Amino acid sequence: METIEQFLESKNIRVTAMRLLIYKFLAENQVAVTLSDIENAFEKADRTTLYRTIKTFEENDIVHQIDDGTGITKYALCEKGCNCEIETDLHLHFHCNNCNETICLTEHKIPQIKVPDGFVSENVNLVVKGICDKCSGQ
Amino acid sequence: METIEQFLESKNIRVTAMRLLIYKFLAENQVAVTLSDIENAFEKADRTTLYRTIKTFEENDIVHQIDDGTGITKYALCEKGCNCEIETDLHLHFHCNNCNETICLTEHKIPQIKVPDGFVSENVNLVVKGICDKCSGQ
DNA sequence: CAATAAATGCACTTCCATTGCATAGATATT
DNA sequence: AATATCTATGCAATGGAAGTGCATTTATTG
Repeated sequence: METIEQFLESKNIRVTAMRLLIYKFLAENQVAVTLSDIENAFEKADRTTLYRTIKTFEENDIVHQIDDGTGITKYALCEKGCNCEIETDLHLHFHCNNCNETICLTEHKIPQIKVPDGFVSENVNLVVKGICDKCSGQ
Repeated sequence: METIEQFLESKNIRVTAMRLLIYKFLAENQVAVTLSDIENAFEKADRTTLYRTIKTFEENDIVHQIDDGTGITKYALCEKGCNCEIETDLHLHFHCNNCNETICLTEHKIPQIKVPDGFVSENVNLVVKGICDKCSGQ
């Protein structure tokens, strides 16, 4: 079992205390978080550092962006089954209109999207909005 | 054949010169436009007016928002087959990574998206990115 | 024509994303 | 181990887009 340090290094990301903390924060959160969420969790750290850390994670394919239509970019750790680096990857995300959380449904299979002749599909972003399992169960 | 004036009135939108111009601009553009696009087209008009006009159009269901993942809200006239007011409506939009245009593929049918147990789907936003027919034909 | 209501324009605010530059910290080189 | 070099971090500032309050103009109604 590899440590977080080893994992980051395997992705060509230098290990720093800050990066370890942010990685752990992302790992603890099943939901996609905004930069502000991270900012609130690490009040001592500068916003720019958090921003650039996320960018670094993104460039090295351990984090992906989620655009759930709220207008605020969210981020989540890539999990197995989430092959962001593959262009044809289909991101399925669910945004709960009740609790406002956005979660990745990576394990959920989606039918192939066909586009009209002449169009070349490189990337598909699918956001379903509604009520999540936690909120609907109440 | 009803005029634009009659159409707007049928949607409970008061007819003004500005609104007619903006409506015509949207009708001329097959692609989804940003507020800045409209702003550039009507430099004499105030941005707030354009903003509120679009909001009015939106509230009266003749324009719908498109979130194509560029982070900037885009707008397009609803066409027949685009039933925005129906919650289960599926918006399919195509964003060209080459010419940066976003178009509505309203006539294009999409398979039903199923969500896991416990989740309630109210709205689906699907954005396909790639190369559009115009750009791929070159 | 006067009274009322809606639309427009101006100024301002807020929020998020992003960048430049200086400094602190880590890594490599001698 | 000391120094040079490169990266990460922090601070300050900018820019873009969305949104709001208020005054003024324009349209509608009695």
